[in-house]
Amino acid sequence: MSRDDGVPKTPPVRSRNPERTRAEILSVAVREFAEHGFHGARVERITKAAKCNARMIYHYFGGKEQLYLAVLDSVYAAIRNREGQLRFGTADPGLEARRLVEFTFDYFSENGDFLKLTRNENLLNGKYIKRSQMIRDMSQPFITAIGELVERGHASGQFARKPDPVQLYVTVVALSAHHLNNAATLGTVVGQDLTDPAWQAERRDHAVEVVLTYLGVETSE
Amino acid sequence: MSRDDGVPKTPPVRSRNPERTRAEILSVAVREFAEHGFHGARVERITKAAKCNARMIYHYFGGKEQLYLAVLDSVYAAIRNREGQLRFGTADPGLEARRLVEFTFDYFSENGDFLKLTRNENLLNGKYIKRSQMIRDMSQPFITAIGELVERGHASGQFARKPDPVQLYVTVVALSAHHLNNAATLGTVVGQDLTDPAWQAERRDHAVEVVLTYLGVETSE
DNA sequence: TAAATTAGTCAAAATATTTTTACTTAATTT
DNA sequence: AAATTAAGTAAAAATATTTTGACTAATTTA
Repeated sequence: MSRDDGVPKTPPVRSRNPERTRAEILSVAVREFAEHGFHGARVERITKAAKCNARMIYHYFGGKEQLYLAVLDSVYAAIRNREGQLRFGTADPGLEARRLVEFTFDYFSENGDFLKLTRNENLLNGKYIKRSQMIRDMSQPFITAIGELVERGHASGQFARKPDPVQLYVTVVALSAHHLNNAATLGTVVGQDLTDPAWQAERRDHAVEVVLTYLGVETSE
Repeated sequence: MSRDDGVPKTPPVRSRNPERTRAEILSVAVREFAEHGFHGARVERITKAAKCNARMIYHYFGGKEQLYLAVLDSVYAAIRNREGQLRFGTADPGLEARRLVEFTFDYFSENGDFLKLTRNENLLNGKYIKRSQMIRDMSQPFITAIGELVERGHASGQFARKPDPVQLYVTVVALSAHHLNNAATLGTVVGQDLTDPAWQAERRDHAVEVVLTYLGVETSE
């Protein structure tokens, strides 16, 4: 048998890669905080999934709180970035209104972590989002764009109503998000599986119809 | 001066009142779980607010989890009870549709803990609500009543559309709840205070208008 | 290439949180 | 009114969770 008294087991050869490690921690943390919320999230689970040591979280981010903050910033940057690509102002207002609903609906549907993170952040009363000036600034343009869309649609006579842009935006988001945010409780209450893709497809049509009907836009039959 | 060496300080005279203590713990726990969620809730804070000892939670409920379960059941029983008082089926369908939106909107607005608790329960993926057969059973009748309302409204020609009752219900709830559930993040994004009563009054009108317009009911101007 | 820096490991300390044990006494029952 | 039961207290044990200290080695820089 081999003897290696005094000699501790060979330390595994580690490749060093700061960017990769940092990015990996952040990406894993998005999932962990989305899935369990701030209080439910476990530092240990993050390190295991990121195949690194707890010490690294303190090394790269400073602690659990700061990591959470970095996570928030990163997901808001992602959605605002995609919204920016919509480039409203050129096409038919009725079509653009439809695109607004469809984009919002699909983004939430495809990027589940975003809603889960905001749901938790609201549980915390916005404790952390309030600290982020960046998020505030990034969001301004989109609301403005919706205001201009309403303006154009109404001026052209295509929209029967001229709602407050913020109310319209909140409605679009509500119709696109509530069934995802509350799939578990609502699903139990109505006795249906709201996570079923078929259910969600039906929901999408419904959301579009509600918004376009409200605006008074002809929904092509 | 009085001497009482060896004698530990006089234990305060306690009145005993099982019902009151149990009820007090439950009521305080509703607030605590609503405010902080399951993981964020602290047994110690509950005992302090209920002016009792941690031991009592184990005595009356069995533990933190069982207490949370009791809290869930109690708030669902409360809302289903109030809904039952709506007694649909007698008045004008257009008016009843309006009453449905207004009731839902107002209930959420006035009973903040309900939405906060469901928000957290959804964060936990419905782990606990799924265990409660009672909640499932209580909810059935209300969905049925909405189905009948749609049926009547459509048959009488008053509703232009005949939407799926579940979709309609989810929409009503979404329009009534989303701005409350997400006041912190949405408020930051749109740069307005969604908790302001004036804002919420505007929201109420908007929600009613969206739903009635969708149904094709004349909204009296 | 020697020195400095930074990525990374391991284990334990510090903290926070829930749960239980052991006990006291008020209320209820026999 | 003695015996029993249940409400209540205090304190500490058990557990869970985050954070830090002390160290090792890979990479970069002078």
